Amino acid sequence: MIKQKLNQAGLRLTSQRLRIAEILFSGPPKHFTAEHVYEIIQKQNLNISLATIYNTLRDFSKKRLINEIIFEPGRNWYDTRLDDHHHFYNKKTQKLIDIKKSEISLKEMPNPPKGCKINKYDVIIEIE
Amino acid sequence: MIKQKLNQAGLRLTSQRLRIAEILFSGPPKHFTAEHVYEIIQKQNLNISLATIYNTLRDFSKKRLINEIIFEPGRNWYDTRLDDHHHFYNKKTQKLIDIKKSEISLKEMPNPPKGCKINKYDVIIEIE
DNA sequence: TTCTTATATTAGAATCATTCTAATAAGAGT
DNA sequence: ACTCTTATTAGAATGATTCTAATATAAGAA
Repeated sequence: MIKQKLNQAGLRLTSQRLRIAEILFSGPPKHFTAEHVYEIIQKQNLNISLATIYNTLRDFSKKRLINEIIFEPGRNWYDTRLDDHHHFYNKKTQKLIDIKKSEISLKEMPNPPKGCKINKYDVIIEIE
Repeated sequence: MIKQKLNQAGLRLTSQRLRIAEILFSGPPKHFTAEHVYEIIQKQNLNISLATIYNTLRDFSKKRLINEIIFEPGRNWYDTRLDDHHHFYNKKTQKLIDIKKSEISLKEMPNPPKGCKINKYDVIIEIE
């Protein structure tokens, strides 16, 4: 349940966050930017400022409710899928396509440099 | 030889490009942004405009003399290493560390979607 | 060499996604 | 309800990059 999700993450239940979470977490996994969410909000005749969308996505990402993916310069993408998987990136259409973890045999993680721990990893395969 | 490299890529031999190529291709492999190159140019009391640095790096990248790496939102990084390898990315220090291809067992490439071909792929492991 | 033409360089303006500011509003525990 | 902390907001600021359009230069042809 969405309210629980936000509570567990230590995020206050505001109407804006609930509406945004509703959009993100209902339906299938999604790849999106702040602008995408903003457009959906607009079409629904809801009034949430762009700044709040940016803040909310950043907060959700920090709290690991969504995952940040960087594959395009100058634009922040997010993914509602949190499990281990990878992406094809079509530069022309600017679309991402999920790749199941099982389709890439990345068996071992190399040892990180001393004193460092691994946060996450991304495999981006650029196609055209 | 640098002049040959540019010629083969179909790039005119201008003094700016030669100076930039000199900086990039002399010495060990490097990770850098346009601003980094600009600073080096400044310290050498050379006068090359920032726009030209940006243009040149873009051109070099298109012609595959250097490789574009995207791992940080809002900033374009390049790599003089062209061979197959991967990167640790330390978000705090903003430094990249090379990972030899042999250290990651990414044996098989998944099949790209119909009608698409694989351009390149990047494995970025975020550490802290 | 000199001419010609396509391509490169440049300063400064423009762009665009994102973050910041600081004023107002609202959540949630008391 | 009261209080305190946190969230929202409009609009300005930021910062990397690209664009503009004027000037300069490379390199092949004559």
